[in-house]
Amino acid sequence: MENKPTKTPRTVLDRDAWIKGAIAILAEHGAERLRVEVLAKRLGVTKGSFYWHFKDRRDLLDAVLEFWKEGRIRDIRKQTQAQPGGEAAALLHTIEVYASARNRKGIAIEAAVRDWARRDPQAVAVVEEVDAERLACSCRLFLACGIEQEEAQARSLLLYAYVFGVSLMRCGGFTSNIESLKAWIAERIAR
Amino acid sequence: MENKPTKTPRTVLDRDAWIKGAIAILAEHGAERLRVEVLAKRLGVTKGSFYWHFKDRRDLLDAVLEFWKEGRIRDIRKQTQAQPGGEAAALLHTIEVYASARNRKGIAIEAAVRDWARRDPQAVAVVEEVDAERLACSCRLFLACGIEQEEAQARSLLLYAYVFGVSLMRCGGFTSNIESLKAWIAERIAR
DNA sequence: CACATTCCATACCGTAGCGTATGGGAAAGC
DNA sequence: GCTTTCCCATACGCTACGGTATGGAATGTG
Repeated sequence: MENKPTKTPRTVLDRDAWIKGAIAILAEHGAERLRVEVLAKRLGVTKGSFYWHFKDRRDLLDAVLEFWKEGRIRDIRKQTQAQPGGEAAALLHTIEVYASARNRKGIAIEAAVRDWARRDPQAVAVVEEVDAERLACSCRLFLACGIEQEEAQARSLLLYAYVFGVSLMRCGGFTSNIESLKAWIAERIAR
Repeated sequence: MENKPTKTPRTVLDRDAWIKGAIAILAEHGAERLRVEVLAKRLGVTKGSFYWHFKDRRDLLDAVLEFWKEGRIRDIRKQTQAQPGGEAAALLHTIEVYASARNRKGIAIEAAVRDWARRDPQAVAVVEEVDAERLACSCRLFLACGIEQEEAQARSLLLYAYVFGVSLMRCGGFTSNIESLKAWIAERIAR
């Protein structure tokens, strides 16, 4: 008479599963509302599990930052590697990728981490590292395009400030041809 | 023997005092951590007072959004009004004001509201209104400089995306001459 | 089979915070 | 002086959440 047809085979998680779940919540609700018990419930376990894998909530947050940092540095290096002669195209491609609305999840995480960095020193440090790497990568491309040092730095800063800024703006009702505006801007930054 | 030398004369607040206090906390800790009891303690009263002036926490949040919106719209109209012929200077001035690090408090509030808008529909609506007004104001300036419609729109978008983006970035270790980079960028956007 | 290890559930405590109910003091109106 | 109105204090219940203590089931190991 026992009726245990599909007895859930006891969920077993590792540290990485917790971190990835945490990043999902981070993207949706921000670091402030990344709570241990809520995350546990979403993963189908209780917090008894959590405190086996992590010392405390802070331990998870640090792991999330580290995970994000390494992913972003890997990604920017991949996006900005160019064939000789293809540097200008790589720049446009980078702008396109980072400012694109189809990168929704990534943008949400990015925004959450940057907001997080407004109060958390650890997050500040990570954001600084990522920003430095990104600026260096695109600066390299500008230099390869024959642009001199200082202008290359300025364009790099403009590039990232723009892509992050545009992801914050709500310019829905501004114009109908938003895409052609963005194309004009990309040209203005890259060339 | 009674020792009540400077008996505090019973603090009395109005709605505006609560809103301004709320905005201070908003700038420091974000909307998420804007709590009724914490705010009350900072204002030297208890929440018994709060619930006399406001229906609930949401009522306060809406009032904060409304207050912020009106202030921002007044400000952008003031910043972008120019003498005939002085439109280009007004543009540079606008960039300077909004991207300047000495506008710390305002930038913090701006960032907090934009982060807030990632989850709250009311905040989204307010940010959209403010952004629309700002884009319209600077677009007007570009048009007055003799730039055609579509390019004026694109430059306006670039302008605000840049100033908001740069306020998010941590480019401390990027270069020593950050100010000259920003000057180059301002020129690139405005001319 | 006996035992240790791994991973998670349960129960519990302490704190922060929202909202309400109620009372009380001060100032204004009569 | 008495009452009304305004504004705030106090006390309470409730929920969410962080962290700990402890037990228990599953799996590996001899």
